Amino acid sequence: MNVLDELRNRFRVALKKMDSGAAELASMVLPSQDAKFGDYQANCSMPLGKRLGKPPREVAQLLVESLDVADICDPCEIAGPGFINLRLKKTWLVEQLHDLLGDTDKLGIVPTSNPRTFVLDFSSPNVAKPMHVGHIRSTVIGDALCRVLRQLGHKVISDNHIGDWGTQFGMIIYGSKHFSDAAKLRDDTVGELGRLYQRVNQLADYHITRTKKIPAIEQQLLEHVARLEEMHDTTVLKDPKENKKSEKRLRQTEARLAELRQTLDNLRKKLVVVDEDAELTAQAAAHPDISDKVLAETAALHAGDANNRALWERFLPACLEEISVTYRRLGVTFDHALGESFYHNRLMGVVEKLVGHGLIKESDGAKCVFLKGYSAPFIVQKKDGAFLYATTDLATIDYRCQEWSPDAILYVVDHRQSLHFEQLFATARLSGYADLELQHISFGTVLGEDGRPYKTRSGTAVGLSGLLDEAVERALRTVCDNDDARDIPLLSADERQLVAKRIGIGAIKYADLAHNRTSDYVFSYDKMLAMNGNTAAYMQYSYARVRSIFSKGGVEADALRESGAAILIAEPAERALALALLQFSEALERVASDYRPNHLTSYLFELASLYAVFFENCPVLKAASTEVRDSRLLLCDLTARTIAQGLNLLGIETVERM
RNA sequence: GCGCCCGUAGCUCAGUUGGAUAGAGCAACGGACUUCUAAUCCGUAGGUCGCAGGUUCGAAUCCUGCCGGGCGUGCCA
Repeated sequence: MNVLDELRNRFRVALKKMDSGAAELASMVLPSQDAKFGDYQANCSMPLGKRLGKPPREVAQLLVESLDVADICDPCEIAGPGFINLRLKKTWLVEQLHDLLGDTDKLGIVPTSNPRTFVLDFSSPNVAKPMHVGHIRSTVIGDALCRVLRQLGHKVISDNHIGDWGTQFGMIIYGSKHFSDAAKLRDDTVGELGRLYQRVNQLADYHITRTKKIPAIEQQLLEHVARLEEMHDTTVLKDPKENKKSEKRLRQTEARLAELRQTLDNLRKKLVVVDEDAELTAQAAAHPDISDKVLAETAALHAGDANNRALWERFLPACLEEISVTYRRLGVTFDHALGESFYHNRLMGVVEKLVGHGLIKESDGAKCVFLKGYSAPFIVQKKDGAFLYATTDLATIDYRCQEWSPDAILYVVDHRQSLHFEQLFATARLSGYADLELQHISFGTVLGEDGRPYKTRSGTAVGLSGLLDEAVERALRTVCDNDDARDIPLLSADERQLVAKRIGIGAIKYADLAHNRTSDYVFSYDKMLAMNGNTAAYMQYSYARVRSIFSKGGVEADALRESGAAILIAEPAERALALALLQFSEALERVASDYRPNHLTSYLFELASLYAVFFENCPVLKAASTEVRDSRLLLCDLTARTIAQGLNLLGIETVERM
């Protein structure tokens, strides 16, 4: 039962009676923000009053009179300018909870009346290149949305659009031809390919840093210094407004200058690493044009060179295996992983199709789609004939539509690519996909505690597996400390490992999901692993605490449910908990309606908080009577299952004891 | 220059799409373990929702203009 939907349905009927066009105002029935205003509130009297030209309180009165909710709610109250406050009847609340008890895995989640087919495009790592912190959000948010939409009854096809056809692959091909150890490549392909990528990348970066990056930065530095001097000379303007502006520019230039110096410093340090290593220095000297060669290898692969193609086929499985290790740790799966290479021979067709629609214009030798409202064109073929990711993305839409006929395709990709997606979607619509929902599920950057994008000290991206290691390691320390502090430790060594793993991985996922995806967020082990507040560890602890009541009391939850024991609600804490338990499906609806998993974490945190109040105020095993004890056990059981299922939908596992 | 996003407690963040007195967690202060996991809970204090206008019964939320920040911006992805 979705209470909110039910109430809205009742209001819709009443609203229609009052004004034929007013049915849509039913959406103004919402959960109350404050318990003193009841459980739900209807805010529609004010707009309706305006519509009918009557005072809102009078309209509210009429609405209440024609409203049929007597079976669900206590008599409605009208408050303030015309709010209608609704409080669920205790008997009805209890009835609904009993329905939940029988509904073991769904917990009151009603399948949507409008099932849709979604394609979810998320994670999208590059092969041959280790996954890093930047992949967390896409992977975790995408996976959570996938699970929630499925739970609500939608058909979801997850597709990992892997980068398996780009320059990184050219790097390992080049590496295998020049730096490879045949025995290692045979015995430990994954490890050796990782080493090759790293080496080639390092050498290429060395030359580029030396010949391009550093001179460019030095040039910029000079320009900024010159500009600063010029500014100092001209800041004595009379106009205060102009003065302010130039002061601002001065500050910005100074800040930029400091940043440039820092960058330059880091770049020089990178050079030193190579210069101080004899083997690296020799290799750098032996491969001065390594970047061009890598591009040539990539181009040869694309052109169908038999040798490179064979290497690609030989190496790809190992690369995919490497990636899947991370997915196994994260517990993330995909229905498909059709990478860029899959679309390789469909790209020409994309351009031809666009030409057929009359959308292509040539500009400076490149084939472009010029879109209304955008100054930059959407380029689908470069002047040298090569295709771009715009082309691949269009081919992917074609394929997905042919194969799966989705109602919607969601791309879980960071916000910096929003322009690309706007143009992609606009182009797709012009080329025949007017009814398809195309959504960029964008998200912000993961920042370090300094507020800058989260990087290692040397300025490279933080590796994902190391990140997971550290979270698990920290969790293990806490688990051990706490368990050792007990009179009798609760956990075996194996169990401690398992608990640490679930807490550590859960912490990273939860921290990510609990933030509104559109904003940047600060990555902090201490915060995400905290036992207080809206964290995975707190939720997992809440779950374990509930479960321990069952083990302590020797109660088997399934047997209790089947025993026909009744839920009785007397204490305010019991009522508040009961109401929250009934609202699980509303939380999931909120997640689905704008693709924001943080609505579910908020709900779970609130549920756990209400349970904590219940736990403090309502003894369970030591309740005054068996009836109350059984009733409270049933509430505990529902709480445990709701938390577990909620976390499960976020891709987070629970433990029975911790 | 143009485009998109952001600015909420000392810090990290929510805020159900325009609803009632703006909420959490951390940090600070004060309480609660012979009682189901104290890895916890309860209480106190903390706000010009960047600033100024506007829209209306009602604005953190919508519109305009400023201030401050991030990102993007024709042949990478």
